[in-house]
Amino acid sequence: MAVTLADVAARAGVSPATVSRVLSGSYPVTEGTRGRVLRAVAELEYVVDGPASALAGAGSDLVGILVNDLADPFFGVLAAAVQGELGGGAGPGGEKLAVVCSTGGSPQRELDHLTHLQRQRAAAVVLTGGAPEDPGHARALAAKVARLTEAGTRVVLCGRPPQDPEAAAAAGRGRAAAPPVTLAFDNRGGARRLTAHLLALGHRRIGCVAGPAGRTTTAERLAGHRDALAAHGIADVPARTVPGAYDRASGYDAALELLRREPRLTAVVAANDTAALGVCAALRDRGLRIPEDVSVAGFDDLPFSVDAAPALTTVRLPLREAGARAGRLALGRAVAPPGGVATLPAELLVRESTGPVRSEAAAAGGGGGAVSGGIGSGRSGG
Amino acid sequence: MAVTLADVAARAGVSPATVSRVLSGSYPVTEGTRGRVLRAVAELEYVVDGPASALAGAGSDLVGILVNDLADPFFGVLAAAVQGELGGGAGPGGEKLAVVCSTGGSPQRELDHLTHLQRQRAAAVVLTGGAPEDPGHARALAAKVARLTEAGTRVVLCGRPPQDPEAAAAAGRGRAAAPPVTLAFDNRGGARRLTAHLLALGHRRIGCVAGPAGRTTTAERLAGHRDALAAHGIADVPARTVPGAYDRASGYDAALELLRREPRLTAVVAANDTAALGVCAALRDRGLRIPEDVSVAGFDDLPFSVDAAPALTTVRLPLREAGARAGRLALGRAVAPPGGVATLPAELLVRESTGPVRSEAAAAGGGGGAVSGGIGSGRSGG
DNA sequence: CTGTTAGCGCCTTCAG
DNA sequence: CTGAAGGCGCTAACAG
Repeated sequence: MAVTLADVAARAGVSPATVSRVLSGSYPVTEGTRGRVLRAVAELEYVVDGPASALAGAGSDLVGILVNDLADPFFGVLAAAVQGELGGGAGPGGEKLAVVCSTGGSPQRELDHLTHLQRQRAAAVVLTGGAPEDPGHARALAAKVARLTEAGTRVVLCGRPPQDPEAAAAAGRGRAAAPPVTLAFDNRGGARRLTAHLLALGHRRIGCVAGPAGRTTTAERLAGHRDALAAHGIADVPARTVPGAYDRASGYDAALELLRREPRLTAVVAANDTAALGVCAALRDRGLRIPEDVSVAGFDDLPFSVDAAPALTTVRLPLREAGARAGRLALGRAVAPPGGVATLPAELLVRESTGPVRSEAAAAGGGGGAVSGGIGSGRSGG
Repeated sequence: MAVTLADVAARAGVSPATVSRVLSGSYPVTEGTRGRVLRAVAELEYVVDGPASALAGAGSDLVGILVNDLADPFFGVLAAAVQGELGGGAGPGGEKLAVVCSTGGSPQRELDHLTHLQRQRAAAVVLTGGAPEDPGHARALAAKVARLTEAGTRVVLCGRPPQDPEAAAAAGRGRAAAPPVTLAFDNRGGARRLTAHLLALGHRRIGCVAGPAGRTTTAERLAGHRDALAAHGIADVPARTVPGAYDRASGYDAALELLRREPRLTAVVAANDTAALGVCAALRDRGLRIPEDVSVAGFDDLPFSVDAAPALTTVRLPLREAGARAGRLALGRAVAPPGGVATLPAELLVRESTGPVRSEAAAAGGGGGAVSGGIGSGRSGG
C-alpha cells in the first residue's frame, strides 16, 4: 500500500476530499477537476484501500456464500448461480465480491465463517444446503444470524428449512434491518414422488441409501420416502435404509451393505446422484443389470446424471434458479416472498435407470446367483 | 457494529490495549486479567472489526482463489483442495478466509477481481486454470501481479503456464516480497500420449473438439495432439478440429459438426471429460456405438468420468494435489520449487471408451448409414 | 505486565 | 463546487 489518496490529491493538485468524491461519484465535481483526478489515479495505479474505506463508513462489498463442499456439483452449481447474479458488477450499487466459504459440513466451521463474515461486515450472506439438526447449533446459528441482520447484513437461507421462529425471536435483541429470507427445496415431496414412482413400477423391496445423519435434507428425503411407503400401505423396514454421504464411495459401500442385508432388493433410492453412481457401480460389480435386475434412482439432477449409464432417474431441484434468486435477494434486488419463505418445487425425472420390477421367476433365473449373502463387509455396524 | 473494543475494556476494567493483546495473543498477559477480558468478550459477544484491525496494521486473513467457473468440477475440485489446505484454520498463523471468485473466463473480470483482492490486502491469491493468450492482457496481468507481490500478497499460479519473465520484469517496479510461484499441468504431454494411444489402436481419422479459443490450455492440448500426429507422420487436417467450450452442449454440437465434415471419423478427442460426455451423447443419437464404431476420449479425469457410459478414457490431472500444494504455497507453508515453476504430470488413463479402430469392411456394413453428410448444422462457420 | 499516545487511510460532516 | 477537520476501531510503539 504505497500510494494513497493523499498522493493522488497532491498529484492532481486538489484536496483528498475531492479525490474521494470523484471516486465514489456521490458528489458533483467539475468536469476538469474530475479529469485531472482520474488521470492521476490512472498514472499512480491507485487502488482504494478496502479496510480504510470500510472503517470510514463506506459499507463493505463482500457477499458470503456458505457451502458444504465446493467439489460437490450441487454446491458448485448453486454457488455459481449466486455469484452470477452478483454479477459482472456493472451495477450502480457497485460490484460485490463473492466470498465462497466451505464448511465441510461442520457446524462449528459454519459459525466460524459467519463470524469472519461479520468481522468483515459482509453486505450479505447466503447459507446453502441443509442444516445440522442439532438444537444447540440451531440456537447458536439463530443468534449469529440475528447479530448479522442487526448489523445490516442481509441473510438468505437457500436449500434449507426456515429457522425456528422461536429460536430466532429468542436470539434477536436489536432491531433487524431485514429478517432472513428462506428458499427451501421440496425435498420431502420430491422423495415421495420418487418412491411412489418405484412403487408404481411394482417394486416392494426398496433399499435406501440415506444422506449424512443429523441433517435436515436427509431427514426430509427420508420422510418423503416413508410417506410414499405408508401411502401404499407398505411397512418401512429400517434395515433397508443405510446412512451414507453424498459421494460415490459411500453409495458403493452402502449398496453392498444393502445387498448383504436383503439380496432380493429390486430397487435403490440414493441420497443424491453422486451416490447413485456409486450404487450403480456396486450393482454392476455384483453382476446385476440396471434397471432389469435392480432399479436405481438419484436425487438433485446434477449435470452428469443424464449421461450416466444408464441415464439416471432422479428428482430435479432448481439449483440454478434457487441460486440466482438467492443472489438477487442478497443484493436486495428481489422482494422477499410472503412470510419470508418460499418452497421451490422438486420435479420427478424418469429416465432409464428405473424400470418395472422383474418377475420372481426371472429373478430366480437371472444373475441372482452372484448375490449370496455374508460378504463380510466391514461396515455392518452401519 | 455496536460493541467495540472499548466496551469490552470498560466492562473488564482494563485498557483497550490489553483487550487487544489478549485477543491477538501476541503479548503476555496475566491469567486473571486475561480471564476477565475473555469473559467480557463472551458476555458482550464481541467480534473484532476486520477493517479497523486491518487498517491498524494487522494483516488481512483473506486468500483469494480465482476460478473460471465454479459450476465446473475441474475448478470445484481445485478450489476445494486449496481451501482444504487453508483449512480448519486451527493453525497458529490463524485461520484464513478463502475467497473464491469466478471470472467466467473473462480477462477483464480476472483483473477486476485482483484489484478487489488488492483493495482488501489479501494475504495470498491463487490463480487457477488456463490464461488468456492475449499479450495485452498478459501485460496487464503481470503488472497487477507485480503490484500484489509488492504489497506482500503471495501469488500462486495453478494450472497455467508461468508468466513471461520479461513481462514480469517490465511490470515490476518495487521490490517483490515473494515472486509468483507456478504450478503448471503437463497438458501438452498428456494430450500427446492420449492421441498416441488412439494412433496405436489404429485410428487415423481423429476428430478433435478443442477448448475455447485463445486460451493457453487449449493451445497446449492441441499442440500435444499435433505432436502425436506428427510423430506418426500423419498430416493434421485442420477441418478435423472444431473449437468448443468445456461443457456438454458444446461437445454435443462439435461432434455433430465433425461428423458432418468427416462421416468416416473413427475417434474423437474432446476438450475435457464434460465435453466428451456431450460427444458421446451426440454419437449415440446418430446410432454410433462407443467404442465399437467411434472411440471417444476426454481430459482431466473429472470425478464422474469413471461412471460414464462407457467409462471414459481420459488424461488424469492431479487436481487435488495441485490445489493442496497451491494452498500450502499460498500460506507460505511450502517452499517454492526451483525456478519458481513446477510442472505436474498428466497421466493417460485407458478405460472403455476407446478401442481398436473398426475395419473398413465392418464400417461399411455397420450403423454407418446414419452418417450421411450435409445435416446443415448452422455452425459450419466454426 | 499494563496504560497512554498516536496514527493506519478514508469518508463525511462542516465551512468557505 | 471545493478545502479543512474529525473520527471510524484497532494496534503498535512508547512509557510506566
